[in-house]
Amino acid sequence: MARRSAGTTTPRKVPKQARSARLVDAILQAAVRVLEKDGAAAFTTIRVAARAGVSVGSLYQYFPNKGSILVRLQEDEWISTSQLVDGIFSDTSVRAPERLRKVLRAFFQSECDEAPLRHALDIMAPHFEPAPEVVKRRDRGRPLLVALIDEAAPGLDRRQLAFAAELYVSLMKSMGKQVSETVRSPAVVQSFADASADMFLAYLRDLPRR
Amino acid sequence: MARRSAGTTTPRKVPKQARSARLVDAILQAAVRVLEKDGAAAFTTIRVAARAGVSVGSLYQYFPNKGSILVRLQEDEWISTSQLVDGIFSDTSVRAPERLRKVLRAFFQSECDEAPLRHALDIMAPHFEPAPEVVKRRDRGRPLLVALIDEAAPGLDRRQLAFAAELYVSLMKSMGKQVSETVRSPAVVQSFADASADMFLAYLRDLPRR
DNA sequence: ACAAAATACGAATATATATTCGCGTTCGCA
DNA sequence: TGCGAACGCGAATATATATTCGTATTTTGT
Repeated sequence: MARRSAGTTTPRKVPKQARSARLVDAILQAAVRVLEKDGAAAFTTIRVAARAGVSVGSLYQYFPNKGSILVRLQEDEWISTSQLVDGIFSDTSVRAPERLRKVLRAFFQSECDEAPLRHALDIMAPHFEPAPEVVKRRDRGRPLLVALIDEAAPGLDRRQLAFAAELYVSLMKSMGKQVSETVRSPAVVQSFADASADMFLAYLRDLPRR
Repeated sequence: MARRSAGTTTPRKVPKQARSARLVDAILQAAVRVLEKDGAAAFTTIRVAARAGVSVGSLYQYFPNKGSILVRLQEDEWISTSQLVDGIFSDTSVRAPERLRKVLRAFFQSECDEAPLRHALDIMAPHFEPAPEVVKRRDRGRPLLVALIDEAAPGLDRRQLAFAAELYVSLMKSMGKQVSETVRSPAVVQSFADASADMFLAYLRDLPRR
């Protein structure tokens, strides 16, 4: 398991020349390829270095340990995902219920598109901890989501809105993962996204108002 | 990773005397305790044997490899869970929609009650493969679920019923896991179970009939 | 009570893999 | 052109842990 020098995530050395910057890039790309094609079990520092065409020693010049590579990959995933979601949520030219639906569609689709990488990252999750900054980012969009739900289902009180937002996030994350695990055609993925949206919107509609 | 003698799940030797039967039992119980209290990373054969008060050698007398211990534990989990679910589904004294709701409540609750063990098993999942017999069992209850949905929401065609059943199972599994991962109070767990039931039932209600 | 079978033991073995370190090479710059 | 810093290398090291195997102990049937 090798938790010896774990904890640190910051590189022990920052690339200053062009070649080392390229090297870091090559390592990250190789790491993705290894996870996608060989799976989590084959994710060893030597293998990643070999795929990148560099030596292990060079890898350790810029990554303090194996986990820090995974942290970088997960950060990138989360950032691109939250940009995707925020982009749709912020598109005011679309009515609120449709935005909630579109996010589920896009999210499920993106989960499935990158299923091998994300699944491998999930398996490796116990071997590293996400950067605290990224965890914070996840809550950034919460007010926007609450406003969206309020617009889609007017008349709910604060408590109901908060719970509905939590429910939506849980539904998105959990069903997204579930769908991406069982390999499916894009059409089926869309069916599940639409069904999830239908369920959630119907739930909002039936919520009691006073 | 040590995949050498992997594959086999059946014990290399069957306990014939009382003491060895007790030993096997002690190992299984110790395995659960290790997973619950020390987590997946600490699940080593030596540690399990020590917790059971026996030696590694004895462990390997009845388990061909580490994974086979996990297989046994997961089998037990799945069996008890499917008994729980089938029990509620088969209770004809309760109306169909309520049965669908009760299963979600019971399932979420049981997921949370045994969260440490199940979570640890999930983490270890890449290190073993479930027994094929148990995988089959999971589809055993499907006709019952379809009949239940048909009763709860009359007038759906075969295609809609099949999809709704798949949706229900996905919702149960994925939301159950999601809820059990974020530690919560029993009250919040029930809220999510009820919300999930509300969503699903509202979805059934709004489904188009011809 | 005695032999054979079953069981228990745990130090030794085999292996995998994360990480280090000393040395040779290349780059940036005066 | 030359020098110091940055870079790159990969064999060697450290460690963890799954699994085996020869031996000691206990049980069972007679």
